[in-house]
Amino acid sequence: MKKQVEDKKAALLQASLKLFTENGFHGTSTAHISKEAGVATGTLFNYFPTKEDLINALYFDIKGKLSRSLAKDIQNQSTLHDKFWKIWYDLIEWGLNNQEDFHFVDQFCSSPYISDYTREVVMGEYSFYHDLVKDGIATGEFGDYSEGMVASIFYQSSRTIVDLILYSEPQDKNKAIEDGFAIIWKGLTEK
Amino acid sequence: MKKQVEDKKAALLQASLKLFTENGFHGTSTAHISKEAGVATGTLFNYFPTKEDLINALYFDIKGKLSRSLAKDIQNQSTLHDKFWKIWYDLIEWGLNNQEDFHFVDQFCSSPYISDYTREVVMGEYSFYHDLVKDGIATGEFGDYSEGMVASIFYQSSRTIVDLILYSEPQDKNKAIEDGFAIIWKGLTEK
DNA sequence: CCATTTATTGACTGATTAGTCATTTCGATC
DNA sequence: GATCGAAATGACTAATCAGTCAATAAATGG
Repeated sequence: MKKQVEDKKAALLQASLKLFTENGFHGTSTAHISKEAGVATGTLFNYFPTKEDLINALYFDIKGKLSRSLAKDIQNQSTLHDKFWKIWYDLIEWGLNNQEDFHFVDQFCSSPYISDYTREVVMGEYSFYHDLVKDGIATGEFGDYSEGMVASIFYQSSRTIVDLILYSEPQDKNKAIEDGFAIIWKGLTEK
Repeated sequence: MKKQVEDKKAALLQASLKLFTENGFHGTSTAHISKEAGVATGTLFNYFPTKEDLINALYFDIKGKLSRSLAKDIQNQSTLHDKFWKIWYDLIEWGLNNQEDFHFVDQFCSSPYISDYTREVVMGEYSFYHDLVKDGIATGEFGDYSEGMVASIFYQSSRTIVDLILYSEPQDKNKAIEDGFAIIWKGLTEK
């Protein structure tokens, strides 16, 4: 009866994702999650002993999926420019195609209910990104900006573009992605 | 007895700000707010008929204070570069010196409990900023980037720098502010 | 100092909360 | 089809929730 187990666990995660992003952590009751997932209130606690375990599992799953999707095929890109362009494009496409995941990360990335342990494990999955940033600084391509500066500006700007496309100008999607990258890449690399 | 009134109202707003940013909207009970403010539970509802009125008042006050602080003396700056530099610097200094306000805006800028009316009124206070962006585009200084693109990238990047200084490298504060501006300004203006 | 208004109080309410647990249902194996 | 362990259930609990309101206190004006 493995199949059933996965079904209900996945349904609970999906319901939580929807309700947490809509109403926040405290704004979502476990009863509501159970109902949305189509299971009894007690069943939720068979899979996730506490409400916090649920939000940690979501954070772990979503950030993990994203990191694997970003890391894939990166080594096939020859130049640093192409690698960062691929990450930029994939980040934004992921945000646009997985809006619930995107908004969940936005809302809960600094939530006190995500444990330090979850955060550390997830952080480790992004070392490939930080290594790329370090490379760019070591080769002089990124001037003398600090690693944190480059990593944060690049990542946060990609999220800005997703919001921009979602809420302001969905018609110019590709131009917005390209313009955004042009701005940030120019800023980071031009002397 | 006007004095007393202002005292308690201000105390309630201050307590709400602290608790909302720490524990979220639903994570903060009205009883907890009253206690923190040093008033009875009933008193809270004399000033703010509902919990949502409280968060709307906070949003209105904080964003209003910020807009007035940013708009001040902008016309004394002669070039577009200097105007944007002043806004950049003031935004970041405001974030660093008013961390609770900063995190409140971060957390609740897209909260469903902030009414459309509050949002509209507040938005109107930032027209000076959007006019500056329009100027830069009209004069060709910002290339052919869209207004939304320039306004969002600039504003969000300033917030990124605040986070960076607060959580990564507080020692290099001024370099971080200057480097961040250099990156964004180069990206926006260089052809 | 009285009268009237206005601000403050906290016990109270009905609804809702996260989490429990005794019971029932299910699915596999013989 | 009998047996057994795991999975699912929902009524239940003690705590907490936003908001009310009748009673009290304080301030104001005459």
